[in-house]
Amino acid sequence: MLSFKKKERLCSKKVIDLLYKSGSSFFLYPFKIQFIINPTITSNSPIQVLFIVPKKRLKKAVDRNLVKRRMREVYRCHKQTLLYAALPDSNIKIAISYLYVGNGIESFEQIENSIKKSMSQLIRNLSKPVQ
RNA sequence: UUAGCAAACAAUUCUGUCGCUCCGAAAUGGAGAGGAAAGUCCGGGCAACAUAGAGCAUCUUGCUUCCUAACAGGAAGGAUUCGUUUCAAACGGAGACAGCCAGUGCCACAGAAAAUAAACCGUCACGAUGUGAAAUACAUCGGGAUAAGGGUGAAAACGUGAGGUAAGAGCUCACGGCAUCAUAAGGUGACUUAUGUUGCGGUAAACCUCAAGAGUUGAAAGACCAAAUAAACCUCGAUUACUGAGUUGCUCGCUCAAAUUAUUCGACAAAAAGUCGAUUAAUAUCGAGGAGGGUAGGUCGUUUGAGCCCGAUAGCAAUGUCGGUGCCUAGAUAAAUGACAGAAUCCAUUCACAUGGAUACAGAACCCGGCUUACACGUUUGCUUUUAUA
RNA sequence: GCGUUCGUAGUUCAAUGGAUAGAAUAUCAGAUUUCGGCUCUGAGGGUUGGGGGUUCGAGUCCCUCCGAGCGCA
Repeated sequence: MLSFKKKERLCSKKVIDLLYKSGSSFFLYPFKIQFIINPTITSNSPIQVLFIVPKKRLKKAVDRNLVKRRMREVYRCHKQTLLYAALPDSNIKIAISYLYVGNGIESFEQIENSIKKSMSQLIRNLSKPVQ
């Protein structure tokens, strides 16, 4: 299951507003990760993800596209083993946003390491409030 | 041969694995960023609204002819101007290149004067007074004439010579410069040449005049479907007469009663708030507009088009016309092109093996035609330049 | 996607096409004070966002590029 279809991406404006209004977050360079557990999300996928690269950090559209594509590619390759297999409850619905806060273009390896770490930290944060 | 500048071309290719978006019933199927996709500086298509016609205002354009759907774009040409060679002319480049003989305004400082010319110095004769033997001499004063000369300035009343005059002056004449107008010849035309006439500061990227053009708003336009809210509020118009009960087979009509809101009056109360009673008015439906609230989904518009390729043909060219069993070549909607591996080609380092990299500028958002700006390596052309040789 | 406004000293703002771009405040130096503040005197600080054009002359007029803001769902 290495696919990454539309239903796994976060598109609804209402959910995005809710996420930034009442979601919890943590930093892990070069990302700020914001997430919320909300059972009202109507989607088949347990997790919906949003990738953001702000225009303030990277002025050129080409650079923003490159960073977004690297983030998507890393997420696609590692989500199955690190996220989906480690979920505490099968019926849980989670919305996540990855906000890029680095200056300049980070290498593929740097992004790969950071996203891997962030996934395991996310799972730890999820299991705490459930208990 | 070294380096730089400008212009043009070009903008790596192929295969596999795992993914993404679209097409497709599905497949081991097919398609998938640019020369500028950028800036949004112009022009058009398309859509909605407005619109009898004309004028004013505002904005834009401004040598000519042609091309084009259209343009502030392009092609060819004209005059002007700059550079080079050369002084006949040739080659290359540049520009918003209509009109200050319609009117108004402005021209700092300096300078006598910056625009109906003007009299500060100077020049000139005349008059008066004085000096003097006297004079056509000298000095002072007066009201005049004059535009030749005057360390200015970006710019000084067209330039040179002669005549003329008291001194002078385009005042007159000759030659020359520029411009308006008229006529003739050539050219589709801008314009050129010749003759005559009139005239001689600059500035329109100052207001303005003339000619030509422009309705406004932009795909967040607009059309449809679904969902949601309110059967509510305010204003206007039309139709009508209301909520409940009774009467009637039913409707209209008639009778009775209650509620809410507002107006006025009275009672209770120190006052206010409030309570009670009486009186008058309103309460509905449809349509239009306003303000506010709700929704935050989908389909179309939307990618077959002023389209691309090849050939013929008209034209100096921009470009047009005709033909083809020719081709279909991104279409997302918080937004798709990525990662890995291999090969060819190119670049950097190195004697080589080999290692590293494929990069510059930069990412479609309704679609086209231009313009402008950015751009690594490489190739070609032109100009400047370094070194070497002759 | 479309429209629109702006860019001047470190900061906030002026300047009709005309001499070396001005004011307040901030900075620095001096005076005053035992010291500091307040006050007084003086000084420095400008690619008028970049480039080109029109003009005798441009912060101002025109073109182009860069940057910033605002509005339209």
